[in-house]
Amino acid sequence: MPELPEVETVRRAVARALSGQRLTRVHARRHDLRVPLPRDFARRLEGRRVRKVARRAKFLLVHLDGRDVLVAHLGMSGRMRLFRKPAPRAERHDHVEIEAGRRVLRFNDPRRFGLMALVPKDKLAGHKWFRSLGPEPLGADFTGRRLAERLKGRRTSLKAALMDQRIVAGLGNIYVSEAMFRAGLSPRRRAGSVQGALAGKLARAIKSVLRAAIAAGGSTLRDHRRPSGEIGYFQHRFAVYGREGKPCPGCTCDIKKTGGIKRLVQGGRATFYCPRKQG
DNA sequence: AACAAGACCTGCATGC
DNA sequence: TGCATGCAGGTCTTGT
Repeated sequence: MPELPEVETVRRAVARALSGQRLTRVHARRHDLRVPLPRDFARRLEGRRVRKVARRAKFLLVHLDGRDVLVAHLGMSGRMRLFRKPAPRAERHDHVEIEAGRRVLRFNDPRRFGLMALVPKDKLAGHKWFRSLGPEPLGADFTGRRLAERLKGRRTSLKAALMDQRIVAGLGNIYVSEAMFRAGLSPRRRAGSVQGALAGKLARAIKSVLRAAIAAGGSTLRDHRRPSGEIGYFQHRFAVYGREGKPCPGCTCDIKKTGGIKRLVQGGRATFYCPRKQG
């Protein structure tokens, strides 16, 4: 489910609730997540104080005093929910519960593609999850030039390249389609051919769609909820994603003649695009 | 090295 | 209604 804007929405809520708090009680209801939780997971967290809550790509990083960083990934169906004590009864697929003062944070993940892990601070940068990640698209150093460098020589499709976390970190199926639409680039185009001004246009499109989505609280299709339980609203602003056969925004052509937005499958994943605007 | 395809796990929408 | 099927926003591994 969650791509960069959804994880960022979660990060902000968790940061507000937990920054400066001490973790008073940690309970793992099941240990067999995608990456099995260590036996001493709870013990290593209890008593630690939260320094800051950060994000890298789609990973949430809870920096603590002491040795470890709590790393979380929401996979496809993961959710973080925040409650005030007394928290309601735990639900099915609530795998981990963390109490901090009068707050309770619960990690719920039906499909168990998500993970929680403890990584020692000094091992974080070199860890396999982080060492080969591409640039943060909302960072100041993510420019057209930087993107062009990373796409150069790639013979795969632009769609597949933008899904690759080593090229740009944090995009997923939804925002890749939306960004290519904003940039007017075909998903089938050879990735390495996007250079110069086109790469600049694409970098700006990626930034603009991510910023707009974060401002809307992310997109709620099935799974994503903000930790407060509120939904996100960006799904109402999709130009192409999930809109096969519908007109794209600002389109003046006759939908009966053009067929509207097209869906195609690339690498087993659906891609949505407007053939007229994304030649 | 780059790339494609399959695996992982569960829930839900769809169609019969 | 019940059942089978296919599909879902991500990442990792394997094989070419």
